[in-house]
Amino acid sequence: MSRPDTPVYLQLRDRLRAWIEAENLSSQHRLPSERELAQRFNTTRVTVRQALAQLEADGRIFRSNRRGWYVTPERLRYDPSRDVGFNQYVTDQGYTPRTETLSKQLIEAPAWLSAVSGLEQGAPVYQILRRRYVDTRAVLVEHNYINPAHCSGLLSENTDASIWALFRDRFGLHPQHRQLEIYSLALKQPEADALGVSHGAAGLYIQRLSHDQQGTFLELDREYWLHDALKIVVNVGEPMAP
Amino acid sequence: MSRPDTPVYLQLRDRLRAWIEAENLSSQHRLPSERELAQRFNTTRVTVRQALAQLEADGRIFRSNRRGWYVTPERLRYDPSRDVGFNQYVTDQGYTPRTETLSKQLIEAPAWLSAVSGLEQGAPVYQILRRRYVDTRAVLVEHNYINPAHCSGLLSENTDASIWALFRDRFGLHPQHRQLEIYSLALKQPEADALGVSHGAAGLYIQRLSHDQQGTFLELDREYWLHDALKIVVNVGEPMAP
DNA sequence: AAGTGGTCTAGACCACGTG
DNA sequence: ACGTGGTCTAGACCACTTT
Repeated sequence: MSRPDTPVYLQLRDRLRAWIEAENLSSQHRLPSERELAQRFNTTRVTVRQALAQLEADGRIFRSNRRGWYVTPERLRYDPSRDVGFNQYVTDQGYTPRTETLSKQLIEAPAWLSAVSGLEQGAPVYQILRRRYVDTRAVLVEHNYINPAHCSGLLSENTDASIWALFRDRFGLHPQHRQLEIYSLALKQPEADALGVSHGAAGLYIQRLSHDQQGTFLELDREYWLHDALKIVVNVGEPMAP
Repeated sequence: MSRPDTPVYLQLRDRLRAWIEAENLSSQHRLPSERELAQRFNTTRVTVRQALAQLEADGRIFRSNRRGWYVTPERLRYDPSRDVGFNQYVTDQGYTPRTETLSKQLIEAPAWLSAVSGLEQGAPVYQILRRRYVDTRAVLVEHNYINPAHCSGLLSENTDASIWALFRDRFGLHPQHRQLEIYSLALKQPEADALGVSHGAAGLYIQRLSHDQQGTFLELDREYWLHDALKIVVNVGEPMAP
């Protein structure tokens, strides 16, 4: 089927992929150790790790630091343009969400935030840092920067649930305009550590900038996701006629 | 500054990154060869390649098959929700676009297309396969599936420019609803080969499903991008008040 | 023909997670 | 204490690109 000169690591990748698809079912299943795979396929760990890196890049397996390689769960479908919270997405798709608020404080708007938000530099801004889980796997860290003008006292609320729900129900705020930025990157020190992956692991960055109907800055949200944890689904334009 | 036990490949990554940022500006600049870097930093090619892979994952350098490593150009900003063609995006941002139509034909809708589009299985569909460049670098391959009901004769037109412009100007078609799907993946055989990268290179997948105001399927677009070539920017909701 | 990245071997020691 | 992945060495040959 495949040419005889196919590199060993690609053959191994394909055999592992087939094995995962055939044998296996449940996510979070652990693969044999690298040494065992090397022995079983009569090659070295370097080559085994090339094959594993391919499957990792494709989002089929992920590594848990010095514990082993595991089969990746299904991607979470996620629409960053909608006013629906993370917890509800996860629950609707049959998983168990969890959110940890890592820190929340009032800061002075740094220059970069001023540039994108229109706030004056040094103006007070709520900063909230959260880590979110699907089942037991940490899949994203999130930095929220919020204009306190319209939601004074927000930091006293419970921020482990949806901030948008707080906006809506507690403060009567309704973002009218949003700009999304999405691109892939390598996760750096703080985010990688918070997600329990190594520096340079593949990630997906989502930034959401929200204003109200008067054009006043409401919130900037910067999310760092594991690259294999989500599939973005966005609906734009008029809804279809019934 | 950094702890003395920082791995060699991370030190090397940081030194290379600093060197790229300081010394160098122009994209497409070639790095020293792996062997030369190994010698200069008194280490081995394996370690050098770990450092290079980190910079590649971060989108700062890319490899050209057996020619060397090069500094990545700036990301193209791209809004897949707007009726603006690729060529115009590229031109507006100061680059030179190029599009090659690799194939175009009339096919029968396969089962998977029927499932997402609502077309009957086996119904006639135009299929267009294109490769697109920013300057001299191939950055994406694109599969278009188009409902011929409203644009008969499309395959006789020049498809190296914008298909949406053809929809609008030649056929009077205006997509009213679109669903976008975006996620990262590893590029597989046909797409990787078409882009001149190796199997398993990191990519970004964008799918765009368009209907007209009656809910009739117009077009399905599946784009496979090099992961470092673009930054998605989407505006949703009401535009800001002036 | 020379140089490059692509692939691969056969080891080694270390840091960390788990029993 | 043991097994795991994380890091690293010092080579080798090959396929391909460029000169």
